[in-house]
Amino acid sequence: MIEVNAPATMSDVARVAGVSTATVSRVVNGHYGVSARTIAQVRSAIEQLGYESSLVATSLRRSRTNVLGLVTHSFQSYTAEVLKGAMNALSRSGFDLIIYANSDLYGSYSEGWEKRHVTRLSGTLTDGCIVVTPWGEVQSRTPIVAIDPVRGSTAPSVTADNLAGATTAVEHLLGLGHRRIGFIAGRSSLAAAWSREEGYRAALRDAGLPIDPTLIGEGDFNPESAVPLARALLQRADPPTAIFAASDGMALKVLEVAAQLGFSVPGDLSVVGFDNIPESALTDPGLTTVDQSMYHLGYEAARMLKSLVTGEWEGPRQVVLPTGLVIRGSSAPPRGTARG
Amino acid sequence: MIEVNAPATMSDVARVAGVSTATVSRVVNGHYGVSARTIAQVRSAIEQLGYESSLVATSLRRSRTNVLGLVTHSFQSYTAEVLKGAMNALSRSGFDLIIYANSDLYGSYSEGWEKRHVTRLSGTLTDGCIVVTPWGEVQSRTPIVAIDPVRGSTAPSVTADNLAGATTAVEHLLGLGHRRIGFIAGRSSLAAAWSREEGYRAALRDAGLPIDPTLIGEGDFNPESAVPLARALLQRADPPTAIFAASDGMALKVLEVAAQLGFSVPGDLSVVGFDNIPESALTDPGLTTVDQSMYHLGYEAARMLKSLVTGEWEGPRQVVLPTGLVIRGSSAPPRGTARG
DNA sequence: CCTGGAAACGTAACCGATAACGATTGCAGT
DNA sequence: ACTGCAATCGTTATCGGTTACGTTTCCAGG
Repeated sequence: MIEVNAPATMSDVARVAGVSTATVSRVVNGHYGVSARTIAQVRSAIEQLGYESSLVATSLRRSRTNVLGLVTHSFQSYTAEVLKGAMNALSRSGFDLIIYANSDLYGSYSEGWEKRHVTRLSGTLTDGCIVVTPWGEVQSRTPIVAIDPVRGSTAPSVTADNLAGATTAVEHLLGLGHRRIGFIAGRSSLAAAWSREEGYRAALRDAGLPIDPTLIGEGDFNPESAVPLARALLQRADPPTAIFAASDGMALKVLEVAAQLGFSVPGDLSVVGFDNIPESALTDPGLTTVDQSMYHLGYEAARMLKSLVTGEWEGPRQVVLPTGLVIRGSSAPPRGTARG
Repeated sequence: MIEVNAPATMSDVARVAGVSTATVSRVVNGHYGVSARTIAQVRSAIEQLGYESSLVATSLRRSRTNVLGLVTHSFQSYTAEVLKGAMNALSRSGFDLIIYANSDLYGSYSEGWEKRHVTRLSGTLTDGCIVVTPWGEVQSRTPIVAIDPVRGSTAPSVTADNLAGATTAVEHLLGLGHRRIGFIAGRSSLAAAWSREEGYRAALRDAGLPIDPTLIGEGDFNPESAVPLARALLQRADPPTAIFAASDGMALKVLEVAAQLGFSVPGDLSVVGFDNIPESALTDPGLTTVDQSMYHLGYEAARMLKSLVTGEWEGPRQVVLPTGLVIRGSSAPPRGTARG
């Protein structure tokens, strides 16, 4: 009587086929040294029992598992884009992808969460990991590629050209005639946030304008963090005529706050974001923003990690992808500006 | 000399602490029978080596792993919502979540992909799995919860009240005065798609209207599949005055096609979708749609799976969540209708 | 018929952790 | 000092595979 309740193991197959587990393994993995007749028997037994090799057992024994890991601390809409890109980069490459998320620290901050997750996986399950927007430096025996790494990291990473993107965005506002431009920053430990703030400062500096620290709010990429900051900026006696937010999520919150406070966009206030998430194209007015394709970041990260694992990576270990300015309705010349 | 390149194993810790691996295991898992002094030694060794237990080895040996799996064949924007819901349901529950995606069959159809994935995981790695929009019936030794299951399945599942939602949507259009209402269906093997079509038919039937099969297009939930169908419906000599699409993704494509063909919405054509994805709130005009919170589907599925695993599930094994009609700008009375 | 060697297959160690079980230690009671 | 029982800790089998290595089979060549 065949046990239907428990999943078939390799020794089940071996027993049914009348061979040893070693032979079954050889058949499954296509190794040399098995007669055609035996192969047929084993395949038949596999078919009959519906056998599938256990990912865990295989991973434990093998050095290479052909599984890549992706670790993220939360699922935002951009996370789905990263996943799509990574999946497509891995399509038909022989590598599978595992996304691991520890629910015990979901959403909340926890020192070194990436390291803990990566270590748990990399010992055996995965050949390497992609870490999305880490909070700290991560090390591992197996290769790691960071998307939006921490500042100063020399580890392999993929990131957008945040400096150039932010500079272009602020230059766009300056070109429209804005002179008082607020900035809402991202998590300062991330290189991306730092570069975007640098771009903001650089554009003002190059235009010969002073940098007013009171116009800079310390956000953390969490959309909600922008709400009090935007409110503070707009309720000043001398509110800025434009606000540049370090992420679209925060910029969308700026739009909400502006509407609540009776500011019309772009009449009273221009708003520019960074990321170009899908929602930004669909607001009214549309959000002017810097396009960084999370899809491509995920794609490149996966491509790079795969090559690092197989040891055939040739390119630079720190990839910077170009950005583009997407001009929509949320940015316009400040009120009272004479057209040239 | 300490080996820094390889990850520390339990026997490394045991060696440094001068105890056996069994004792280390007892310390790690908080079992009874270890002296305070030994615990301190072991903890110190763990700290020193940066040891993290291997998920794989633990999974292989233990019967319970406290890891739940989620299997999906592609990552759409709604997938991120499901993941968010599942993560929050598992928050601080002691269960972790692993999403497994096989790159070899990503995006493309493959008979029994869910079964293959689930079997690979459920033997050892996971205590149970959530399967998102399966293409076929899935069985496993460990519990499985399907989100939007196949038709006729009696396995545990979570789904929205698709029948009532679709009926309400079409009644809304009928109430506005529409009489020729096109429908773009979803993948017919899914219970969700079938129920939505049933709702469409039921609403027409109850209104005493005939059902015109030529007004029904066979889509498959893939947004692109709606493009030729919408084009066909709108290029007829007698196009419908309204189109109800079985998903927002397809409905948004209908909006695009309508714009291309010079139809104004809602002037020439009303469009209603199903799902209420974020993008639907932000189009111009906004998409009238049936709200089914993928977040809640993910949340309930995870909650149910967790309880099934721990054996404390009390409720029904087939959960149906209510839907709500969200009326936005894309639906209005047909042109030439006299207001009451 | 005998030998050699390659092909085919089995045996067993092993990956890292867990847990049943056995062995040792320490201390109270006599 | 000796016994007895906990408390503590080590030994070992085991999870499901993989693979180095050893053994058997089989056929060609002498």
